[in-house]
Amino acid sequence: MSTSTDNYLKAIYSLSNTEDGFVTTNAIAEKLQTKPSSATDMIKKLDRQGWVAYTKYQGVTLTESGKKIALEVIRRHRIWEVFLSDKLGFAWDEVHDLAEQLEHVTSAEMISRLESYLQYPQFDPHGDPIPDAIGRLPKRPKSIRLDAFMVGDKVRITSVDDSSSEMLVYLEKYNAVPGAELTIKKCFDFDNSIQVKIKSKTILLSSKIASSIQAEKMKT
Amino acid sequence: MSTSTDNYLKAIYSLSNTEDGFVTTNAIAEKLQTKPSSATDMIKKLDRQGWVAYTKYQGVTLTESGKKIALEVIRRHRIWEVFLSDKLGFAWDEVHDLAEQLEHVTSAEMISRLESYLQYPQFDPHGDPIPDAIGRLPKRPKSIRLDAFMVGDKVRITSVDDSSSEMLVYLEKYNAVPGAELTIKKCFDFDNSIQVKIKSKTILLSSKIASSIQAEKMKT
DNA sequence: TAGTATTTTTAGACATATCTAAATTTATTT
DNA sequence: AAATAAATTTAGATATGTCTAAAAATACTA
Repeated sequence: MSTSTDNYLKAIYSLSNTEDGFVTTNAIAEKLQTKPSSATDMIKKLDRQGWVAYTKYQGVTLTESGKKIALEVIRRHRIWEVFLSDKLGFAWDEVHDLAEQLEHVTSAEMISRLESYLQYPQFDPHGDPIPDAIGRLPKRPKSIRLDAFMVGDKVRITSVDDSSSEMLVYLEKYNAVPGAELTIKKCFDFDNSIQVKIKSKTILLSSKIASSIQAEKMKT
Repeated sequence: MSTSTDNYLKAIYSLSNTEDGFVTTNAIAEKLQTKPSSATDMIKKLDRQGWVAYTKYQGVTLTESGKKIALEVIRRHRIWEVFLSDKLGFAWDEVHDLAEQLEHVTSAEMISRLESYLQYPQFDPHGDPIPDAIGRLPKRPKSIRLDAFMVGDKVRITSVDDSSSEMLVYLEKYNAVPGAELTIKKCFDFDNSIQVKIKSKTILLSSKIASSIQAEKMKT
């Protein structure tokens, strides 16, 4: 189990929400900032080791054991994120990169103790669910992308995509964090941007941002 | 800067207390549980990169920059040890191996915050000094090996060698931890073992153990 | 000091993970 | 359906860090 293996399985897991369940070589390569040829090499290795099922020119799916490993890596990553945020006071745009390194320290015992020390957090600072020791994800209010709501809807943010720390800084400035409540004011069809009201301030969210935020509809 | 580089520089630093200051290839290989030929290869690379000065068949010494790196690794290692012990409740024989992995996460900012969170500890759980952010080691009472004292001396343990967790378990059982006070009762010349009184219990320490404990003489 | 033993280095090989460039397969057009 | 475009794979190379076996240098000893 190498760092590289960890990263590939985690990437494949997070890209698995496709129609057929297959994840393409290019998607993996892009996610991991590497070349498609490198991804192919690695995928073949993961296949031989039983972590993924690979069909040439079609893509990969995680096996049960591969999924288990991916969830362990994600668990470690998110628990470390909570630690860095809650205990060391890092801003939420800073925790991802550090957790990216800490997640490769593989001691189930240490992670369990850390989880207990943090009082069993269920979600990381971006609102992503933390798998428990046997890979179960906590239930979360049914959420959809912010750009899928209708004008007039009152919603509560459940999570935001953590892949761009620049965007996180921007979002925090407007208090667009998990738990925040907002109202959809307008939808602009020409560029899919939306106008929302949050804490009495009205701001414009680009299509890219709106699709990076997940929220639940509030009972009115 | 790889994990391997970290480990070699750390090993060389800890082996540098020789007469001439040179550390031999074999010593490094043994410390890192690898083969002398591997150590030679790596040493040549470290030399090319400017971390050590290498003379064939003689050994290596750390350069100033190499020493700086080594102290950074040691700093990270020991601060993590304190965290694992103080905050996560790991026993002192368990922290070394975990810190061995955590020490390779290289973020000066994170370590500084962790240090602050732990309230600036000066020594790790085994009594070893923690370098500050610019590599300065805290002053420590003048300590010598336990087997160098005389019968009748009252001494206080300052540190114990942390390389064998089995020994640490044994020592903890008899409260032979940093800070503990004891009296040298007898010295057996035939095997260099010593008898000491600690917390009203008299125990026998083998030569190996006695030489793994550092202590300071107490004013009587 | 010559001979033996030990330490250290070299030569050549291997595994991991990556890359570039070229070949192949699949998808899309016209 | 043929031609073109895009995605994917292969072939061959590179860098890192390790190993075994053999050669070279140093240290010990008789």
